Amino acid sequence: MSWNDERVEILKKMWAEGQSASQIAKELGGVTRNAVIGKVHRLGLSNRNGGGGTGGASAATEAKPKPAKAAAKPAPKPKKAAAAAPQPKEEPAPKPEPAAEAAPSPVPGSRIKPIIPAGQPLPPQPSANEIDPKALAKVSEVEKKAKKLTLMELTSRTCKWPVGDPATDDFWFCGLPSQAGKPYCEAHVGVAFQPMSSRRDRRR
DNA sequence: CCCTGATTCGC
DNA sequence: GCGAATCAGG
Repeated sequence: MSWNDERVEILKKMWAEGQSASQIAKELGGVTRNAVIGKVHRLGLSNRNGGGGTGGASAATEAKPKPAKAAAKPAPKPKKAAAAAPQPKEEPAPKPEPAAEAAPSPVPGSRIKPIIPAGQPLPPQPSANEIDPKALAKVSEVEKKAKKLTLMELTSRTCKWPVGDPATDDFWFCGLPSQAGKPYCEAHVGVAFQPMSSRRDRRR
């Protein structure tokens, strides 16, 4: 399989839409995700703009100054200067109310065409700290749509958060998908990882 | 362990 | 130019 003009176009389109390399490879067929990524790089599109951060993975390391070997290059890149939404640090202002919707990211010169795969919209700015109230609420919410798996139904990527009383008949595991190699889903990770709270300074 | 993209390097 | 192998983060 070679890179036809058509295939390249599909690649561009899907990449711009935020599809993952593996998905693109699957769609195209005959190529692996490595091939797709390689082609993407060769084409010069490395980063995707558009704001639709489809969870998953974002660029690992941002600031990556290339070891510019070209000394003389007066020609500036005619790249579009897309001004991303400013992301100031969260202010200390108490705001228990979650943001309603993600702000659209208009791309200048390009029609906005965010293909959002069905699913839950990921909060663009997941608040880092602040656990107890929020996390617990999240957990409660999550538990409502938990799959209620039994112990045997747990797999490698199901949330293994126990819910209920083991002594009761009303006991089950969350079972929601947990992709990131964590034993729990996102919500439960939040509560499972209570940094340090009530812990008496025993020693010292 | 699953996923993601990034980079390298022989072809 | 191509992409598998490898690297690196989540």
